[in-house]
Amino acid sequence: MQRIKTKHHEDEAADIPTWREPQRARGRSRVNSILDTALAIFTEQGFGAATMSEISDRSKTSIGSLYRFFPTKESIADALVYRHSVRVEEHWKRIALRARDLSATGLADAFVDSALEARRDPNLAFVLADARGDPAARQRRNRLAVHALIVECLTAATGGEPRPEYIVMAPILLRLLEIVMAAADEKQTDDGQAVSEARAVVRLYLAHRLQSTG
Amino acid sequence: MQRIKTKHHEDEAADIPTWREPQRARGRSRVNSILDTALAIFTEQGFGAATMSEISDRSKTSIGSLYRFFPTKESIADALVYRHSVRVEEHWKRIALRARDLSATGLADAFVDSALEARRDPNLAFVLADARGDPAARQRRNRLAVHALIVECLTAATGGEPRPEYIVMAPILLRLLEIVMAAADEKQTDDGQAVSEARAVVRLYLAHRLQSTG
Amino acid sequence: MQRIKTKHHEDEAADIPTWREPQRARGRSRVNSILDTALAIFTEQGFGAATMSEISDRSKTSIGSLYRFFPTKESIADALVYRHSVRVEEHWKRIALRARDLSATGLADAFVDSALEARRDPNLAFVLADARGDPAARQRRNRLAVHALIVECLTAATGGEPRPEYIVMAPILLRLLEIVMAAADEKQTDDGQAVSEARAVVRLYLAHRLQSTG
Amino acid sequence: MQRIKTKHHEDEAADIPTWREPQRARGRSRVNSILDTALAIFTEQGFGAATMSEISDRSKTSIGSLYRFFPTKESIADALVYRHSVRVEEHWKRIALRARDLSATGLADAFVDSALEARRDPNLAFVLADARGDPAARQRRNRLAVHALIVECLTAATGGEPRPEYIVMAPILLRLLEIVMAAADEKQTDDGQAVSEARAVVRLYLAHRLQSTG
DNA sequence: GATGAATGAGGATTCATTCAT
DNA sequence: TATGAATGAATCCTCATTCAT
Repeated sequence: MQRIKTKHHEDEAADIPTWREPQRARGRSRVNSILDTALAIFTEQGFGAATMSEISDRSKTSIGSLYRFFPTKESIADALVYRHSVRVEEHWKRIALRARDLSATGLADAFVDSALEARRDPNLAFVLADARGDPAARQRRNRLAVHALIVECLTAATGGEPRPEYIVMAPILLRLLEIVMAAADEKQTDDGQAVSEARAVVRLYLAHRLQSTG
Repeated sequence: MQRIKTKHHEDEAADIPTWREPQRARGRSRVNSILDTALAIFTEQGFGAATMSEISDRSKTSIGSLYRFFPTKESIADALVYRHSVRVEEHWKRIALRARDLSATGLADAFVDSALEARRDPNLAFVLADARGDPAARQRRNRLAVHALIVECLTAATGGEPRPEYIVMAPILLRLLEIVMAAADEKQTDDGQAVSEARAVVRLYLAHRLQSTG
Repeated sequence: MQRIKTKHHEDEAADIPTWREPQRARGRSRVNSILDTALAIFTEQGFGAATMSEISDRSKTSIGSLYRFFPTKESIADALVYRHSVRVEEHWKRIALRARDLSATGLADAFVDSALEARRDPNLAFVLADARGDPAARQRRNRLAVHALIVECLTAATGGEPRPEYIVMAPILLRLLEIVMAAADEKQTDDGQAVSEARAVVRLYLAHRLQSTG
Repeated sequence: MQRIKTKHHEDEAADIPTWREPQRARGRSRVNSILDTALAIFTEQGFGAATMSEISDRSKTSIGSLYRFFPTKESIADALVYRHSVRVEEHWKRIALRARDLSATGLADAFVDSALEARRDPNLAFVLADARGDPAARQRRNRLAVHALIVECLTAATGGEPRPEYIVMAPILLRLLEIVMAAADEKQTDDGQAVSEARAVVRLYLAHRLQSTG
């Protein structure tokens, strides 16, 4: 009867049910397949229109078991956000490792390339539009975590000196990379021109900002 | 008995019911207040979670009348997209008029300022995430219309000579301006630094691109 | 504000609203066209599924005017039953006139032929299945009236002597004629054999009964 | 997940959902009690006026369970028609077994007696007047099946020789037996005279037809 | 008198969640 | 622990009827 990952907001009752981490490997993979299915269905139909029974059907989990892992539909959204945030954080940590002493253009390319590589996950904020309540807040917090990691990358690339303007740059950079991903989605239409243009913007921005502050 | 604004897709039956334009002035203002209410509720709760009865309650329209104007929840999304696209188009036409012979920086500022000014409407694409079916397609089409208008602005600003790269620039610029609007939403947190940084990116991009091609 | 055709049951409040007889010729024909339309729609969709607005649309009567003539949907059923009963009664009166001194077979044929001739009206009892409350009762009363007229026919045909068994024969004969009409509906399938067989039954019955009692 | 009794018309998509057969005994009896309740309500109020919630209330089935078994109101009509057709067919098969070498009058009485005995089920065609779509078609098909069984009875009674006229007689006989049942409903009024008269017609018809062809 | 917009009670249906097996 | 039948609140939507114009 262990509940983990309970939320800790200042503004929320602490006992809102969240998902339950399975003990055994089989459970772990079951949970992941549920999350994959749920993400697919949320993406297709939106959070509000998705039904627990379709998630249970398509993930081949009986509705009873589904509810054992995820006591509410919102809890699936929560778990999805959490899983995503973990992946994203790992992703940025990996970049941070490689960022040391990269040139501005090199760093821009590192950012863009890994954005392109990571693109397969749909935009969760978008997909979970109406998972009422917290996912939104949670997403915001995740964003902050990512900002910190971007600051870390910038710091690493410029020789370890953290500069205050990096804090302003981080959200902008993150959004620029979202443009890159959106551009990649249109690749089929314009044969990659959009992506190169987006990449050019990132390069331009970093070149300009890192030089002018260096 | 009059149905207007029926969709015209190549790939869809032409008679999907959309919303009905009211005959009288009273109806017109009623429709607008419904749309405002619906937009608020969609924004708060997401399209899927919003209910027709809450829309009817909060807009003080009887549920029957609501359904007279908007026979389905989707039709409200459609109307919202349409209304938004009209406003956006007017907005860009106004900019295009002022764009003649503006410097790169001047044009950037014109873009940014009117983006900030227009910001009050939430991002419809986001809000209507799961209004199934066409709103998505429709949004895409609207985007194309806006791209054309941006190309027009760029053309006007650079002395009337249309250049092929403007077509690649338009979607990027539009997204950069979305960053500006998102930054403005965070004004309370960072006292406007995000907005200036975003503005700087737009200036940088236009300065770079218009120079290097001129 | 004159209301006519108000019901007079022992078991019902006397002021249930029924239909209103129009004063002018134009109104009269309007009412008839409404009734024709309503009958068609009731036949197609059943009383319960029929809607006042479809009746108003297809009869080209504004919904307001429709309600001026028929204050409830039930009142249309009532009027239909009434109109039908008048027609049926006239029909049987005509037969009664011709019945004098007809042979048993001749009378049978007269019955059958006029049943076939009158067949165009759908079976109201069937069509109005769920016009709650009175139409059913009313239909039963109409049936009794028709029974009386059949008795009259039988009496006339056998020289004016009323016989008690005619009262038993009447409902049977009426139902036999309904078989004739049903058989006629299947004409397309069996090329009229069903009708001749049904006619044979009527002849057989009358021949048997009128002989054996004469 | 198992769907049975799916319709098989030539002119219809084959996967229109009909009712679902329950797995367990408890469900089976539940379904039957739903059908009994529904039949009562349809009879009282007509198909169109009947409501799912009244069916659920009076059969003490929660509305959700009702919908698990019968996903639409029409599906209840379908199931009712099906159950009725099964019963009717069994009924006629039983008669066919007893029909061997019965006299014309004996056969007539066998027909009449079992019609009287089976009378409890209301006339479904009438009750389901406006269950749109197939129940009508289905009823017609059931009728044909019964015709075949009547032909079998006639054949058995006349020594096993099938005669072409039996095919014409069958629908007439079926309708005559419906008269018998209708007459039985009026027993309270006329103390059974109507039934005897109806029986007499059946006897007369069979005596006449079987003799004249034998 | 005619019109059709407005009303809201009421109906069919869905689906998150529970719980007996 | 796993299953899926059962539950009923809540949703979308319709339509008979009224009433302002």
